[in-house]
Amino acid sequence: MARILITSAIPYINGIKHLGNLVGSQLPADLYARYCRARGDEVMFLCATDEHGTPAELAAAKAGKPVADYCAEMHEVQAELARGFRLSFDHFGRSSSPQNHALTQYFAGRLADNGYIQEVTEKQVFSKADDRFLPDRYIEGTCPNCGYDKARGDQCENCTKQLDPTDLIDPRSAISGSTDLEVRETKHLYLRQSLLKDDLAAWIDSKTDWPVLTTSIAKKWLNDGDGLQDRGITRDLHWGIPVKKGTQDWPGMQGKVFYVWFDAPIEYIAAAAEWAEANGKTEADWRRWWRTDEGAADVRYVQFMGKDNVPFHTLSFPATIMGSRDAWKLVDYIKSFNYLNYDGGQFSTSQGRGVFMDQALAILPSDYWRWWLLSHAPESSDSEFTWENFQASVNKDLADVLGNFVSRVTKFCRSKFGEEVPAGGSLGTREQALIDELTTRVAAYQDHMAAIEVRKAAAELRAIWVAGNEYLQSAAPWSVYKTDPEQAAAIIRLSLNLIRLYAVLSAPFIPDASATMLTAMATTDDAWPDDIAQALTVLEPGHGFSVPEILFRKIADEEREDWQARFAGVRS
RNA sequence: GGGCCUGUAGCUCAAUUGGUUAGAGCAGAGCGCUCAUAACGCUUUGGUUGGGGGUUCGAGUCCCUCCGGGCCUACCA
Repeated sequence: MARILITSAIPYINGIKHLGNLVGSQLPADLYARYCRARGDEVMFLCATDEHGTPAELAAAKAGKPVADYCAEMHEVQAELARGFRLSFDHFGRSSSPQNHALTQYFAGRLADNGYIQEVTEKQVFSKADDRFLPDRYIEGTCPNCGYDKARGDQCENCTKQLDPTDLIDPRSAISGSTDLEVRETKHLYLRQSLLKDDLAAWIDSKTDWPVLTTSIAKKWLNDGDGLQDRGITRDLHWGIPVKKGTQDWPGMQGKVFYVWFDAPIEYIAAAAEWAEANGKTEADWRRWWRTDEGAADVRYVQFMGKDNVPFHTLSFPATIMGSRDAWKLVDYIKSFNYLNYDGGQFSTSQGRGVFMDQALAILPSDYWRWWLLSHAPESSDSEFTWENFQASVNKDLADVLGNFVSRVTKFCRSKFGEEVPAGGSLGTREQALIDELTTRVAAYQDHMAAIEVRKAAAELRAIWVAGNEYLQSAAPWSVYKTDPEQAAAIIRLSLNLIRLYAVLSAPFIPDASATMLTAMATTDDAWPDDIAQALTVLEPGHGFSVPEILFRKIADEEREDWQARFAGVRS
């Protein structure tokens, strides 16, 4: 039995995520986790909320709440939405947890002991009115290059020129608008990841099976310009993990916290510790997932993320682990995704453009979204959500191909044989051909799932559903019944078993519908079909079943138009 | 500016890494079926693989160039 550690990029705390965020990390991670579990692997699937940083403080201030309270509330909101989408985390943690505090401080101490931390005194812009140092992009002013008056301190969005905050004419705080700014000296810790450049390069070069998207981004950062740059891992903020060297105070760093991108990946580890605490497990129970010297040597670790997260997962976090010189588990495979766009443009959190997780669930059950999003996952390039495409896919794939198959089989049986699996008849060459085709297709499906080729897996699963309709059409039990009821019984017995098979195979994509199908078939046998012929005999003659409610309803044109209009504009 | 990705049927995507006649789904057309959510099945129309040039016995795939789309460029996360 393989042991698979799976993490999804942890969503930021400052609001509800949109479908683009969902399909880029959490949803495919869940698909893979469910598949691995179904195949009998031992799975640890972890996620969390990413709670530190300036945007969290500002969002809390805007909501008029203490930042700790705000994060606690938003964590619960996101956890509830995750449950709504049936994301099967073993634990959904918080980067602000005590476990992450301790681990982050521990890593910093180890890195310092091993010579990978450098103290750097630098100058940063301080806003007296806001009582905080301002990140570059939180400073606005007039661009010295093109005169655009809303240029940010890191880059002018109008002329795309890269800027330094001190370049701006008439700089002001983007938070308060205050012009009472001054440059102050402040000391920060830098992670000397440049010292690990060769180790990182060799490690990445060894990952020949990774998606191009992942390795090309990593190599770009490794080799661009002067090569991998050292990175500041502390900030002058109130909300965050206090800078400490292990459990010791760090002289000169009082009042500072670690940079969110330093502590966020460490939360992957801390989430396992949180899982242990929440489930009455021991320290050793979680460390056997993360320490190769404490039982994790046989663990395969797979990460899921959008492409914007790749540099941190291929360079900074591995540098943190390598620099600790501890036996922490490095990632084995990084599955990265492009962006999902919305109807001709981008999803926009600030403009409320597109569909957000809470709105999606208010419109339709999660399976509808899971199916569309996963079968259109932006693997090879950015992809686009349109309501027309969503409507067509849901109606055709889910309602017509799968849902109607369940409906026609169960209703035909009920009317001719009653609500139990009929006896009699025997399997012939047509049935054997179906079994052969399914055997081939299920093998292909498994290959795609193992390779985390999400769209290909979805296409193969759909073809497996179609095979049932093809079989039924050619076997035509409604005709056979007139002359040979026993043979019609054999056809329907096989078809009822197909429903159970489909429930098992489809569960990673559409868990609720799969559960409904199993319930209708009155079985709890959801064993993965290693032998298709055998799997199609599980429901034996005399076994009772029920006709389920419509599995998937169709989306009407009027609804689609209504939603189209509702989500084009500003989120109310 | 630099780098990376991308462009294949009306739409969404494949094509075993250079190898027969470029394939699926949806949409369109025709036929069949009547168990079923007006569902299902079969057949079928549709391509100068963005344009041009080159390498090769052979190019969707490799090289050059032009055009279009996207992403990243290190203090948002």
